[in-house]
Amino acid sequence: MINIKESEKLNTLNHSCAHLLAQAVKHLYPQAKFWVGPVIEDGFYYDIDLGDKVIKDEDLNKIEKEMKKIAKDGKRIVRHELSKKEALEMFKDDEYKLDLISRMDENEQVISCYTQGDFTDLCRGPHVESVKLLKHFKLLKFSGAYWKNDAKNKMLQRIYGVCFENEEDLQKYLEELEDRKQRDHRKIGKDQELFMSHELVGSGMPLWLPNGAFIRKQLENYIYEKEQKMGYKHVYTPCIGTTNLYKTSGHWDHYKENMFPVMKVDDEEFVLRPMNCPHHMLIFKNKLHSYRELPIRIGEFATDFRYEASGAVKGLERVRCMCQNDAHLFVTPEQIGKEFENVVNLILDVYKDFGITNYKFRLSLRDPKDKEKYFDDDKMWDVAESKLREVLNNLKVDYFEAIGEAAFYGPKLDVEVKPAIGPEITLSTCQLDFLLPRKFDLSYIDKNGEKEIPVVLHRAIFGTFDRFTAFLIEETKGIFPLWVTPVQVNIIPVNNTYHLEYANDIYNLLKEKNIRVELDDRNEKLSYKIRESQTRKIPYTIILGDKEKESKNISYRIFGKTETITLNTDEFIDKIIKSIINKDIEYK
RNA sequence: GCCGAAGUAGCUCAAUAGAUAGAGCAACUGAAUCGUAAUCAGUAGGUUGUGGGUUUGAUUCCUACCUUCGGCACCA
Repeated sequence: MINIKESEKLNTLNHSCAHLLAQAVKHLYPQAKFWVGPVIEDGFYYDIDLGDKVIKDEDLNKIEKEMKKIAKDGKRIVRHELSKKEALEMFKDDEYKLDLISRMDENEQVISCYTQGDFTDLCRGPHVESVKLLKHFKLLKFSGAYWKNDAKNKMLQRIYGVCFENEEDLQKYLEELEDRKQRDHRKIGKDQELFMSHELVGSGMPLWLPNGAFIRKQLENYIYEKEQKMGYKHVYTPCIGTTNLYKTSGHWDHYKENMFPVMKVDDEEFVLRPMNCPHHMLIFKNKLHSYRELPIRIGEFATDFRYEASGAVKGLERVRCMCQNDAHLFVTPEQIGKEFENVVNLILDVYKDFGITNYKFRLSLRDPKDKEKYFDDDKMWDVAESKLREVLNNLKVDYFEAIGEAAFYGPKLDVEVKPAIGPEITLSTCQLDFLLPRKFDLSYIDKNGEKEIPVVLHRAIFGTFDRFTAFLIEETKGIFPLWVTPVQVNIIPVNNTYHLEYANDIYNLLKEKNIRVELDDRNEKLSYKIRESQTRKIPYTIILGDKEKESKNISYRIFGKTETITLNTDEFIDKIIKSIINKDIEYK
């Protein structure tokens, strides 16, 4: 664990390294103008306007070399302070710095700069005393990045790097990067034949291979059973709807750009559905409901289509055809708290079953200033947001608040996780919605015989099966829990002539107990088959030879371990079945 | 969508300063029957992502598109 003091030290180092990067860039490309160079979770970056120059792979090496050279010269890093007026004068030819200075707080009359040799940059600091202390750094990647994070602005060039106190830490970090590549779900998905894609099918349209499909089916069965126990009613609805359906819901205005284009048939217009809320609203509306029936929980494993930007598509994580673990809960205003709590508890429960511990709860709120995106009803938002906050506080779960992350119709709780490569993604979500019930004119009859508008909770525990599978692959490194994995036991007879019959007996015995077992009866060496059994990450490999045949036992080894355990067959079966029922995370 | 990179056998990769491509693994055939991570030999496998152009000749150069990768933006 890194303590706060050490992490501050590391931040200072990285921030100073960002300045070193800028100085080196300025040496090599004098036309360079600099925007900002902040420290991020992994290292730092700097956003730079290089005019017509475009950074290439080989430039990164050149810049890094120049950085080393400057660092070796060992200039001191000196802080000095200017008045706002002086600063405006000093940077009068630099529109980026002028922009920064002009946006500074009115009260902030003193502006600090840091100078190292021939390079001065506007900065609050702190910095290390000398560039000499910057030794163990590496530039990692570069890309375009919109000025002020706004796609309407011009694109600057961003260079990423990391800096550490010693070489060992740097090497450790680089190894970790390599490690992350190894557990990337796209790599494991290929290696273990979980899913594939084909350009003829289209970008973001994965094909689930038998192994991947098996895992997904396990997830479906698992959550279906849980939802049924909690009183959910599951439905099937079409993957296509009229555009009027989405105009009614309001999704059309917000998301038509990200839907597959309209299909015209006779006089009607259809789209592939991007979400299932409207269908479920209409199912609720199918008959008159009493307050006694509420909450009504409509669930569906629903395939949706979204035309995700080409640059956003990624493995199973961000796709254009996905299957949501969706449900809409129709509740009275008094039931919001309890139902929301049930959903949070279900999420916690599921994550525990899968051994997922690295996640963060995010309370996603509206940006009150953004009247365009968010439905304009301050009172509704205040009620909704404080309701969610209240439940989270009562449950005593850790969460953070994020302004501007809400859906257009309401605030939500999102569960954020970090994939092997790339930025954080949302796995589970639970959204509070006062709006759609109004748009669809939903109602129930309350105690007094009056019509009331229900409140809707949208929720997806796995999010989409696609994305959850992607995350599960990366969390487990492809070593799936016993109850999930497609093949649980692999039987290898030492010798096909003498041991195959006994191996077959054991195979049939396990098969009868619904254990997912394979028998490897190829004419190959034992060590060859064991190797393959290990690379396929099969949890248990049973080896049967003379010893086992005579004693009527089995010998097995557990994935990832080398020792051999000999056991009575019934004991082995009991053990495995128990482990499956318990949903053990590790193989024992 | 934007900035940048890449696409060669099922997989991982090599090669060519422009003269139609090789290896390992996998597959197939045969031999070996071998007790805990790769037995040996042989066979087959490619319109070098797709279309267009330059050229006597293009996998290599140009161009458009498709797909993938690293970021940015987006994410109901």
